[in-house]
Amino acid sequence: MYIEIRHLRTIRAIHTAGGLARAAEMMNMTQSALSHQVAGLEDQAGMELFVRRSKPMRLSAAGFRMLKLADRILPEIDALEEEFIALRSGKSGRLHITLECHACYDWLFPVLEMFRRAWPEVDVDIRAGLAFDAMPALNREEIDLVITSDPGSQNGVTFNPLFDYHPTFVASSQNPLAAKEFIQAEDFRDQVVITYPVSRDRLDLFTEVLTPAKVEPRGHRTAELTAVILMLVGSNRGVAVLPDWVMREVRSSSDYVTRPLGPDPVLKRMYAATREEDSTRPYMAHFLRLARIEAVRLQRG
Amino acid sequence: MYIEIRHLRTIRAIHTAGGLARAAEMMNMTQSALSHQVAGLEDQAGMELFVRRSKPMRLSAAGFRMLKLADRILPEIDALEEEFIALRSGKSGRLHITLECHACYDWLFPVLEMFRRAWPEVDVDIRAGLAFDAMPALNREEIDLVITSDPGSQNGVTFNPLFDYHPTFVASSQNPLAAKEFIQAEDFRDQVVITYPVSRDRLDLFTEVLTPAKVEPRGHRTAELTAVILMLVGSNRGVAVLPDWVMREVRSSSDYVTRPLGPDPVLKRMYAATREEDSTRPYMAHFLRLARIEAVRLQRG
DNA sequence: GAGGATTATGAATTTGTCTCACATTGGCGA
DNA sequence: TCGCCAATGTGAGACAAATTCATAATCCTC
Repeated sequence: MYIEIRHLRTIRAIHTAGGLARAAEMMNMTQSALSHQVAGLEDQAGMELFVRRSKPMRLSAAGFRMLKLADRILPEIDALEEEFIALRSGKSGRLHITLECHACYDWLFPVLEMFRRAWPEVDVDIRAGLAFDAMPALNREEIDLVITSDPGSQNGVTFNPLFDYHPTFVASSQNPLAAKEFIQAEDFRDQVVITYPVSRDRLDLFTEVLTPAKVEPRGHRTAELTAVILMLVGSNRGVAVLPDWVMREVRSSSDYVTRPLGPDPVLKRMYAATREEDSTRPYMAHFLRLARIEAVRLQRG
Repeated sequence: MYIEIRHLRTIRAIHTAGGLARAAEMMNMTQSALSHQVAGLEDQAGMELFVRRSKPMRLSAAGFRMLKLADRILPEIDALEEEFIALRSGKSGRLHITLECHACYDWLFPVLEMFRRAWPEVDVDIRAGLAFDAMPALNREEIDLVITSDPGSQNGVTFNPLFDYHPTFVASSQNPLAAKEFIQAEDFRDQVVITYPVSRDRLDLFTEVLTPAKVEPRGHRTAELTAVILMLVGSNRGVAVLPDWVMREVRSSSDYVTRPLGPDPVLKRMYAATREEDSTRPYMAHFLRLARIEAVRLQRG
């Protein structure tokens, strides 16, 4: 038996119009077409959906049951169709984000908060856990935006610059290295470094400093949260390298010292990677604008 | 744009099968047919529902939204189809009842309770408020069973006898009429009668006694519930005529007297009216059997 | 019981969906 | 990077289904 949406619409129309002829007019069809359709439907259902003893035909018990289904389902169908229209006109859409930059959560949340207010119909989400293979996932449309500092030249992907930052050394003011003007790879040999729990090729400390110089630190421990890393650094359990803007609160504290990675400080750039065809969408453009504004605000402290 | 059930099934199949070719096999169609179908659907939706950048094609954001709809709707459709199968096989159905006999509620409830246990899939209901025009409503399949004592010879309607009863006079033992052997129309001239709040032509007291004899009682008040009528009678605020079996508890009380309407007591018969085609349905037959059994039990007291 | 309104029916037509055959594309290993 | 395999797309024709037109049958009302 094959119930179709068309059938549900027919059932509902005949009920509300109070008769087949009126319903036919309402649906822009001939009365004959509806008659055939009802006949076919009853044939499939194997029972009468309408009572014909009285003249404008009325729903039978079974027909009523089907009407109830129609009343539940048709609004949902219509809602989806409207959603698609909104999608086409660019009001609606999806923005699932993955971060390759662990420190960026703090910065992202206020951006998302502003964004949600402006684009309530866009389905916003942060997808954790697949940061390792973010670019293929972006291509496969599993996610829609990747925050990354590595602008590999994927085709079909646009890398929108967000802000520049210096990976910056931070240590307790008790640490001997506090005496130095800038910090170099060799300086880490006697230090315990504290990083986010991700692979070394996604940590500025390693990619920019230690790995090129082939230096291995004395120890290495990890922490999930920026606040925890800073706490450990503050109690001199280790040193860390973080984006400069993360240290905005710490810089004014006498417990910490921050130093450039020298002698020539590296400047890195953070990007939002999107699919090319998405970068023109209004809500996507708006998100990028918001992101840059918030970045500037954070840089200033 | 015309979403169809078929489309929802397709979306779901492609998602679970993880590809168009596999889905086609699952749905017993050629891969080509599905390709055409998806193309048509995307054409109507005005956007891509699948991502083709990677090879086994995957749902896009919009496609995912549609999948969610499918997961909500398809089970409901399937449930209805199973319901129809149950309906055809006679396990399921509708039993909406109207009572023309106000006193019968007390008797009906235990019957319905037993019935519901035996036929859980039958949609049982008591429809009050349209008792006035019950027979046309029965014909129009708005209701399925009418409890009535008036077997008009409607064509297409079966009147199944349930039980016989005597409309019986009941009064306070303080009432002067308590001295009489039986009660006649003239006896009501000095009495206040208490009845259910329905028109006179549906009250045994009037149809069988007062109206034929053209006697008007001294007063007439009404009460909804049998228990209230008996209470009023007990405190000698009036007299009533009720089916004998209603008085089973009252008869043994010294506060009340019950008397036949004489000299030749009327015997009336209660019927369950059903549509002819329904009377063969197994659940309907079972209901009637239960009803008769319960009636006998009540008669015995 | 005549007339208008409502539904049903049959044949022809239109529309839509499927299959078949083959082209195209992307993924992957040599 | 070439070439193969697997997956998807395309076009034409076959087939099925839905619709329309014309008209018949039915019910309802006055």
